[in-house]
Amino acid sequence: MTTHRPAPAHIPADWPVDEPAARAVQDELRARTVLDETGPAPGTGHVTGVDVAYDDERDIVAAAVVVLDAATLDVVEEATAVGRVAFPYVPGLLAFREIPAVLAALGQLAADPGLVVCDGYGIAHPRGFGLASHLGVLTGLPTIGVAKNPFTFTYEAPGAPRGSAASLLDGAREVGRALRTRDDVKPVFVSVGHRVSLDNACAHTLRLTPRYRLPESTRRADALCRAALREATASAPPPPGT
DNA sequence: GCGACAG
DNA sequence: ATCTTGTCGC
Repeated sequence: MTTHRPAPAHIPADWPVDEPAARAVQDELRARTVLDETGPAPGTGHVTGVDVAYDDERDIVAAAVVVLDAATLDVVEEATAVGRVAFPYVPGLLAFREIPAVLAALGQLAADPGLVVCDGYGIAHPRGFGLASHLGVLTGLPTIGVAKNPFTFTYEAPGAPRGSAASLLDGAREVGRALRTRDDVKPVFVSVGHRVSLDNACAHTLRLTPRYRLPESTRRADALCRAALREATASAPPPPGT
């Protein structure tokens, strides 16, 4: 297993600077989302977790990607990237906040990422183009989104046993699934990102949750990006007003 | 117009 | 996301 030094995450010169511009980018890229592929078979190849942590006071963002062996869930490779926050948090525009740092971290990898698991949504999104779909279109990689909250969507409670699922609904349209990954514990919300079917996305999510509610991939990436943020924060100028 | 809203 | 102590449970 190899780890890298944090890579510098640069904000592209043409990155949208306001909300209307960002929405226009989503409306433009949405057409490139591929939804007619099944995606990699669960338990084969690699599965990569992605997560990002912030210090908005110091304007620092840290992203982490962790490549796991899909069969054993052992860590194959890790990478991080640190940079300036690229966009404020706006519901529906999360991708513009996270993607530059995530791309920088992904670019450090020697291993094939395989299936990329994002913390958030794919096509379950106000304009049908959430973080997971956006990252998938930009990289060409198969992606799914596993979120902790239902966002603006509705769902009927899935059965109590792990593995139970219910449709995540945007009105009457199924945009994802509320999937129970642990007995009697709040479900996670799975949606397709790019080049993966919903059934397969749920199957992968279950394989990634043998012990905890959240996928092992995102748990690993979460711990790593927080550690990277702590380091970056430690050797940074104090927040304004201090 | 008001409230809700992935992370 | 982040701010934060103790506490219930396996």
